[in-house]
Amino acid sequence: MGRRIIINYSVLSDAVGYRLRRAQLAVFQDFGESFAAEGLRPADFSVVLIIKHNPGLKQSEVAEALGIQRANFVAIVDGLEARDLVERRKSETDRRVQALFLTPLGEQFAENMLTTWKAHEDRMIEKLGGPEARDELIRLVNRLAE
Amino acid sequence: MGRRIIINYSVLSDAVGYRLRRAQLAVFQDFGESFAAEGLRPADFSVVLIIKHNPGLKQSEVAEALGIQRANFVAIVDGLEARDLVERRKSETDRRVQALFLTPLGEQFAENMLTTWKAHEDRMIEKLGGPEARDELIRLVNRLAE
DNA sequence: TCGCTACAGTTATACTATATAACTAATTTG
DNA sequence: CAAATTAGTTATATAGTATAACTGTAGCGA
Repeated sequence: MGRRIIINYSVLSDAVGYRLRRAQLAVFQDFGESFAAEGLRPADFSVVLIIKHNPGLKQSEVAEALGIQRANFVAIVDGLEARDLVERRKSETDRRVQALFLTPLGEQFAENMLTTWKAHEDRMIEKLGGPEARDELIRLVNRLAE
Repeated sequence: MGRRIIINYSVLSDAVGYRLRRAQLAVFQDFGESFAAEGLRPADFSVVLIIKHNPGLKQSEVAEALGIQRANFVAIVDGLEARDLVERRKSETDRRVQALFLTPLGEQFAENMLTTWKAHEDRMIEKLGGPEARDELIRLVNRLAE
């Protein structure tokens, strides 16, 4: 049997990076379980959301807004396009540019996606101790991310 | 030139997972820059720290304490052993077990490591707005990580 | 004691995320 | 117009993480 061990975590106990990382993994874990059926990853979620609220943006603009390298963004859009959620439309005025839009199916998908997400987010808020605690957390982590 | 674009981030603006992720990346970025010379990754840091404060733990115990799978932990210890920072000692009473210790060089390294880490952590605390803000953040993220 | 089971560490492997360089096609600029 | 720049793409490399299977060792019950 495993010994009953008490571990001294030293500065890890309240190291910002370490605790932030563990928390983020827990939140993404819950996110992943929430969207397991849809096979939707956090990046996919954010991309659909940005396109829904900013139709017609260029690929590179969406990528940059989310901090995703444009090279890595290609496969993400490929995946969403293959699922008929997102559409690339070549710009008339600049034929290098791919403007991004949700398809009708994508719009519908986004609605359900947001419902699922809301349930996930509500669990996180409950864990935190309510909306005020959530607001306080967001305020604090935003300072870290500049 | 890139158009001047205002992006609607919708619920991403205060989504716990998204903001937590961005903040964690920023913190790890600073950590990485702090330890670029030593080539020390966050995982290495935490392993050295745990061994320093809990000498003689089994590999699997250190791995579990840090949420690292034992299979992936092997390469981490290999690396630290190759740098003569950590020593595997076969247990006398159970020859399957590798007990972990810092070498004398490892002890010395840990001291310098903690000095570097402290500077990094102080930057994070300053960004947050002081030690109280840090404490509040730790309190909140700990709730998310259970 | 023998044989089964469990365990520690390891190896191999795969998948995801991320980063960089180089390429194509189109556009802009000197 | 030629050169430089830009958008998107492809190829590739690395890091992190996850699982299965293997080796050697220990413990346990018949």
